[in-house]
Amino acid sequence: MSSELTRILLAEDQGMMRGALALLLGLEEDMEIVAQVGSGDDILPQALRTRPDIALLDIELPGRSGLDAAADLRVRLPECRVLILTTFGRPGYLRRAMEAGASGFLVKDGPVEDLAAAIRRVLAGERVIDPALAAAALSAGPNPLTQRERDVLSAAVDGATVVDIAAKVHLSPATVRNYLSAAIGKTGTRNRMEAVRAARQNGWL
Amino acid sequence: MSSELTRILLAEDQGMMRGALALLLGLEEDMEIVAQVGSGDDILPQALRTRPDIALLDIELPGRSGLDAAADLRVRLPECRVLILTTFGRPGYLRRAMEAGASGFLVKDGPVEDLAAAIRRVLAGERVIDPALAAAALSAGPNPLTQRERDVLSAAVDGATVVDIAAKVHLSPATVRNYLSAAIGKTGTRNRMEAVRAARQNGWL
DNA sequence: GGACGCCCATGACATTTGTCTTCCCCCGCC
DNA sequence: GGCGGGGGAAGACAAATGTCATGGGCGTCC
Repeated sequence: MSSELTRILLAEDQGMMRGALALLLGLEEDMEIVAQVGSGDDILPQALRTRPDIALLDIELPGRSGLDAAADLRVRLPECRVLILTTFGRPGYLRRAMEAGASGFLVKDGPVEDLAAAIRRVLAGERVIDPALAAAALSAGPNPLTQRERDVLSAAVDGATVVDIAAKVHLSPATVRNYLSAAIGKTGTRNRMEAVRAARQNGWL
Repeated sequence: MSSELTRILLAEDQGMMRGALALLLGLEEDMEIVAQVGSGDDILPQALRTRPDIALLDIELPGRSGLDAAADLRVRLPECRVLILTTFGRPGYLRRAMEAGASGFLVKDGPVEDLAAAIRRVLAGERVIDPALAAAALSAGPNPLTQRERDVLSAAVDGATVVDIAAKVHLSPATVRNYLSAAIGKTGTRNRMEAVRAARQNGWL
């Protein structure tokens, strides 16, 4: 009877990965994929429609990010557990995931068997987090960048010049340079490219 | 009897993806995974040991790239077909894959069903290439960057300064700036960050 | 042999970037 | 009212970056 199957929502942008995971989990006796989405914007609507027990969310999605969607679910569908499934084990991601109320955080590097196991553990009320990653997240400390610094740094990816950034963020070029300088200082780097890289690495963007 | 099963080598660095695809293909009646590797350096040795009919290769792998490995296989195991399976449908990648003797080029965006279908078509002697991608590769033209320009640009990723690059490539700082300038000119961009991005985008690195 | 293209290197120059100091305005707080 | 603090802006300055012209060496192709 269907009430015994755990209902799963799967959000993942890469079609092949999504399909493969869906097929895989479909093979498990006690699981059922009730929704597959490839965009972050579809997560909440589909979740509200299909009422899954657990949502498997990638972080980097077109549209709304998986972390934002996790926060949405926390509010609008609190009985639905969230398991973040991501390529990048970035400390800041893990931190934000926990703050958004996720019950687990899994990187795609591990073996597939981990996935079903993690789902079962989350359903049982456990929190699933890679210990090494948790340590890294704690030792890295919280995000040192202010909102504006993040804005400016985000706008600085892929080579925008100071005036470009200024236009994008509606600030004076002089101010932009000040924020960039601050971000460079806080990340302990030597220029904006390194700063962007460091911030990305830590999941601070 | 085992001689009727197509023998497959699977090279993919992301553990979960690799495992999922392996399980999936294992479900097909006529296919058999004879080797799974997560590093580009393992491809050739494993292929020589297990003699697959077809190798499924990701491009961006630790160690030797999938494209390099494809070239290796062409020489050392010519009866083994190569199907490139990649996240990024970059024109330059496709071009290089064809030059390396690949029989097919598949992006991971599509549905999983495409994979088994592509394998069968390749085995049947067809070439499998996404038509839109082929058009893009042709319209983009060949890689305009010289070897040195590529070297310098590659060394310039993630914010290395001119002296850093010079040290890495064993060139004079002044020369490095010349090459960077040339690369910026050829890519039609305004600075090295944009040049790196553009070159990456096109698969010219 | 000459033309061409790539490689490597310099020097000069204009522009952009990164740093620091100072200033104004607004808000919250004692 | 006085006092700080943060956001935004500006100016001045040094350092890094991007451009250009020039020159030499080397290999290939006509």
